[in-house]
Amino acid sequence: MSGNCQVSYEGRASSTLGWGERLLIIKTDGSVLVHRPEGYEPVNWQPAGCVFQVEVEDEELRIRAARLQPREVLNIFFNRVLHLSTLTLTDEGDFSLYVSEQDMKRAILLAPKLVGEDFRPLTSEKELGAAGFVDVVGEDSEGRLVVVEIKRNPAGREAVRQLQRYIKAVGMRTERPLRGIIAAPSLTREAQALLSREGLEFKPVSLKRCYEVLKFEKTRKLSEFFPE
Amino acid sequence: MSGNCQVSYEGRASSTLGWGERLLIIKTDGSVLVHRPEGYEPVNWQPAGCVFQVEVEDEELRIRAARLQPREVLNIFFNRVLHLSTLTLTDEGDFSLYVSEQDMKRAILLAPKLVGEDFRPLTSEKELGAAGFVDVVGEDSEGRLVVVEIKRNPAGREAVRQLQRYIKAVGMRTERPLRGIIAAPSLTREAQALLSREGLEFKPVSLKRCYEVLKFEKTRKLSEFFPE
DNA sequence: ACGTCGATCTCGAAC
DNA sequence: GTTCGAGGTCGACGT
Repeated sequence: MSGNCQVSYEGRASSTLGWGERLLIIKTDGSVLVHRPEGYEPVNWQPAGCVFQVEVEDEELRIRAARLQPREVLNIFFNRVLHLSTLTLTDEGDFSLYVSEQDMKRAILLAPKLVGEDFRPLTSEKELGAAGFVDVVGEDSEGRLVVVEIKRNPAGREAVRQLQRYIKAVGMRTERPLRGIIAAPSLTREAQALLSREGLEFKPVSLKRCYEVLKFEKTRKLSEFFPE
Repeated sequence: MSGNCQVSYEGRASSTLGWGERLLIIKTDGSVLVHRPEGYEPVNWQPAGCVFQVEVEDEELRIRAARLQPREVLNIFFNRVLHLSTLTLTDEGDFSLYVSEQDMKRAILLAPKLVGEDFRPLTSEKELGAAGFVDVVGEDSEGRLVVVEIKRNPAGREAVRQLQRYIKAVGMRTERPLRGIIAAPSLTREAQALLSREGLEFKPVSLKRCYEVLKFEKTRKLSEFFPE
């Protein structure tokens, strides 16, 4: 539905939007999107689960979309409707995204040599309480603990700081010598500087490589289900 | 535009989406949204600035939206079109969001007593280089430096850790006694524990209060322009 | 329910 | 140009 409208929001914050022509989308799950003629993001919205109220008053169409938890209300007033259509869409298509950060971790656990020839993973995820969650902890051939921070995108300073914190937190709990490795497709210049200053390491891990490892694992799994 | 389609994306990641009925939105700035019948977020999209290519092949309509920097491509194949409409929307309406974190800072600078009766702001923003940016630094009636970390939402542990870092960084540069205050609508349980353990403080600052301060300031400003 | 973290995050500002 | 932090972030997962 599109037309000339005015929007106000009250909830986690408050906002107002003056008169103008926009596209309004209301989905069957009770989510709402108000799109201006430009930009990827909706100017106003409401997540799924809204309760609606529609009424006409003073030659204006008012649509109210309210949500509890958190309590927030979106009000849309139309004084002219350019276009209206309702569709019932049936969509059973599968969506799949390849090589997320999660996938990288799985790939590294499946093929630890992605991180280093002598790397042996010990635990993965949620090991530390206070400082956060380490992606992977392992050890090398010299018995040193290896803390691995995985990034899907070129790792920046923030990744190094994260690794620092993890190293520090792990250091509190062990006497073993420590190594910190960032596993990512690449490293930004600044992160490189920080990294070497801190005595940490970088191991380039390409998405393609991960994809191949996972694909291989998938076919292996399948072949277990359908043995020759 | 809506219809039965199939989508594939290749770029920062890769994804495929099987056949199904969706809503496709193409905006004048070259942004693309593919919406499934449910959910707030588009299942596939492309930010503004795409180059398009449309062609019909084997009874299918193919829309290609490509973007450089980063290099990524979205391909949409329609085998049935349910609905198509093009609109030229003119939208000059002003959008304003009240009480952002920025607004909270402005409100606190305008009404320092929001942080404490004896709080006097000295500087705001970008004071520290290494550890980041402190929201506000001030002093109290006893001459202690007060570092204020502002959060718009209930402050969690991360806010406390941030404040810790700032305190530490400020401590390196001065001999004056220090106080650290988190100014936010509320504080999570865990953050509370961390906070008291670290000897830091919490000052509840409601969005509504900030809103009122800013509104007051606005009317004051206006009255200066239009004096009696 | 709350807290934490990733995201094809997007977006804007600062450097 | 890149980097960095905020977002009514959203959504997922774990507690």
